[in-house]
Amino acid sequence: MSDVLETHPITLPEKPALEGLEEKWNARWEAQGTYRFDRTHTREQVYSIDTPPPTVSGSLHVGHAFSYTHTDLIARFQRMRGKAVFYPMGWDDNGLPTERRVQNYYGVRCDPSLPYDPHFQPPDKPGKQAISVSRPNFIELCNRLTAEDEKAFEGLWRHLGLSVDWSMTYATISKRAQRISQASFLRALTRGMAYQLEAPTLWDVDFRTAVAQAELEDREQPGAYHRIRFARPGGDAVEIETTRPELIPACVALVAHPDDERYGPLFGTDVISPLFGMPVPVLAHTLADPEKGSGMAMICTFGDLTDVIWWRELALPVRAVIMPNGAFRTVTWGDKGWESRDASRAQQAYDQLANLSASKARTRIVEMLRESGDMIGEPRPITHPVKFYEKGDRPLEIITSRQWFMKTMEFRDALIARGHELKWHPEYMRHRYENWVNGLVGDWCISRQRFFGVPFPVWYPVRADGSVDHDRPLVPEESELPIDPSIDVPKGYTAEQRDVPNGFAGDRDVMDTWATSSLTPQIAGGWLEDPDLFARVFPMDLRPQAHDIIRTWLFTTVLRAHLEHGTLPWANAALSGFITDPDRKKMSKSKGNVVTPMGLLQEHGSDGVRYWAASARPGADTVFEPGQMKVGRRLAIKILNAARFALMQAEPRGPIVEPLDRGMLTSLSVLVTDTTKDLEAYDYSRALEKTERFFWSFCDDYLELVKGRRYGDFTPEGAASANSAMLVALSTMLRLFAPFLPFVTEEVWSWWRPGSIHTATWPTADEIVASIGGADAAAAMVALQTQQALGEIRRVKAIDKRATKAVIEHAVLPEKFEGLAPAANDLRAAAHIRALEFGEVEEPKLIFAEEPAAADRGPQRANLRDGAEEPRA
RNA sequence: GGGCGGUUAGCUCAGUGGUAGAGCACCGGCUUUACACGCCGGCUGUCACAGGUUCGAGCCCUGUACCGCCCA
Repeated sequence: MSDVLETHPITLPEKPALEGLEEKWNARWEAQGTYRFDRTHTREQVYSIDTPPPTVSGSLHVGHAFSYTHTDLIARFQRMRGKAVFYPMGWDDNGLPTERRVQNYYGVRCDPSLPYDPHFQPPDKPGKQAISVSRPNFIELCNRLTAEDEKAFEGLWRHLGLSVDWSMTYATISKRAQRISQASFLRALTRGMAYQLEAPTLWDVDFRTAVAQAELEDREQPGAYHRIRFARPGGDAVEIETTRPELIPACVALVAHPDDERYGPLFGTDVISPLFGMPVPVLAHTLADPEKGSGMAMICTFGDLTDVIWWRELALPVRAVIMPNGAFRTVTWGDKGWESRDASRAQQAYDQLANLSASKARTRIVEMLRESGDMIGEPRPITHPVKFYEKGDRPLEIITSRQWFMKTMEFRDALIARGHELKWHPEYMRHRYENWVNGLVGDWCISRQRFFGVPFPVWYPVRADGSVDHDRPLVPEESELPIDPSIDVPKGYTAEQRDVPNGFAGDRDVMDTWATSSLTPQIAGGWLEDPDLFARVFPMDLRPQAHDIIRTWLFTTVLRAHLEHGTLPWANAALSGFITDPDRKKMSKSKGNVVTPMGLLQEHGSDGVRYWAASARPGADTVFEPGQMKVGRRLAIKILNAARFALMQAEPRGPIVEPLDRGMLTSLSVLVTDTTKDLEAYDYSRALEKTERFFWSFCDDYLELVKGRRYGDFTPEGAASANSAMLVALSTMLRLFAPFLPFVTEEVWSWWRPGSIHTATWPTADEIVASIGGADAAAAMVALQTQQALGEIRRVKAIDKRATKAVIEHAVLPEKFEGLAPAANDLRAAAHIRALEFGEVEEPKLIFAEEPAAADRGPQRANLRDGAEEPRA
């Protein structure tokens, strides 16, 4: 900064404009490596950011531009503060959204039983019938399409001005990511943190895959309570109420609260299920709600998550009727586990349900119950929350299957403690996290019966009888990773032994996408492959993300780092809000109210869009408002013009001696201190607001007051003071704006300063104060009073409907403004006042001259304005 | 049902115990030698409601209502 006042060549454009700045500067930043991470720095000198990679499953919307801008503001601030900023971008191309997009885009369907066809080409247009392709072919298509999508995404991010180091870009389906994901899994397996279990699991019958608690959502659905009679040998029937009568064949017990006096005598006795004649016990459990229905509930395997709890805690048998595709399986009544007082009647009834979906089976069984007289009254319609997979269309079922789990329950306390260790911005977001951790009901199911994902790096021995021995998994060495057990062969076996007795079988599942996405700090930081890099960036400084993915992304990432490294993955979490439409509804693809960002960037300029994003308080949901983008664009234009004014005649220069100049710079030094604190606390919107307010007042008041002196109306020393002060102020304000408006600030910086503003040093109060030889509080008072007096005079003029340039022959200002006397010449020049005095008046008393201001201009000024444009005719 | 956030000008929002603010919109004025994509000015309030603490509350406390998000 010390050289700001030295003579640099100044090159001003004819007519400054914002158009084209994005292309111009992106090209130079790329060519000059402006945002390249410098890995020679130590951990203390590094600021590392773990950006959640966006899903490349279609188009971005303006919410992405919003929250990624917030990250970039911090990145740019830290870079200017001298940190080596580690800011890579990734693509989360792994997983179901990509599968769905590929299916629709190419009109294909994955059939894992088919062999690989090396010559397969998808049709130009998807046909009516989906073409079945092998899993390797399907994955090739996934890779092909995501590669195209990623190009488009990168282009958009660059246009927005994200200061990402694009040389470090990663993808969650890449070999690197797979290697890290598999290695982390194997390490967890070795330490007993990962395990597999045949257990009831939440299941989507359309996608035919298990899903985790984090992927659930409740949806209000119409349903009905059916009051059903269970016969009791030698006694009155027992009535239960259920919303899922179709599960009566899967009933394993009835249950009531242990304190429910109505049922006390029944506990321990058997009742007989209607239609199927199956004896089931009546049991007691505190989770049964006496207020609900008759107080007696039916336990099925499995109707809902409470059934799972009852089944586990009451040690009940499994009697499953729903298959992975959602249809009722066939059952032979009378067989073991399917005992019936009347097996042929049970069979006759059940055969009418077999192969039906749950909803069709419900309709059918209600008819049968009506006929048999086991349903009391009519179904009572209700609306109730039903669990869905967040991407699914039909209610989840609970199906027993073999799945891999990651332990979470036993670490709940430790994870809460990690939540306290993490610094949240804003602080209250921690509650979301704690709420989630406290509400966990089971370990994390990480198996997915899907195709485009990271496979489990595991095989199993096949016994002599052809059955698979899941209890003795075969695992590869870490150095062999990544592997695909459907292609690769475990040590000690040959390819011919796949799926044959005494051979081996590969695990067919892939991992939950979060099992890989939760490792982005490790993937980006080069864990296991670049220990030197990893030590310089991990644990990272910042995880920026939106608050809706605290339960998924933030939580799982904290979990993995805790299990693998015994640390937090990052020191800070900065949460962005949502973008809502004008009706305050969350903007999302499924609601169809999304706005895509490219048009906005072109219309308002990237700086304009960034201004809108940066204006939003951290964490606050924000209305999509192009009006704010227009304001940002105007601010950028104002910066161009104000800079042009400051630089168009930047000679002579000299000591900053005028009180107005010294006062302005003293105030500016306070602004720098304040906004630096704000940014350190991740409060970018506050910093922007303060900088903007200062800048606008600088333009409208300070520049107007100083204009005459600067043009040489007084002394050369006065002009030199003004010029030098303007340069210091411009250099400072440009840098304060640089994180927010990277394009316009870089443009202006390039007119007269060397290098990129984005690698320039963040301004300090000290450097500004040094330019005036020490803070000057007295001058700050002079400047403030002068500014206020100018405002008063303007007000009186406006009310009096006088022209701005109307000359005031004689002005009397209230005595409270006497302090401005040292800057009286500046005020007189700006307000066109010939004689100025102070007196006992409430508001300025102005006597106007007859002649227009033009006549008041000295001829000498024109000589000092060489090179400036002629005034308009 | 639980958790969290919000409710301030027509709109979008700031306001961190001491005289209610900004931008936009609206109205009036200014063809000012950086910028008309500009400048100056004006209008605009039951700070959701009810209690309480305090010399003093938009701000702190209690409760209520409504909106939103997250979770059941």
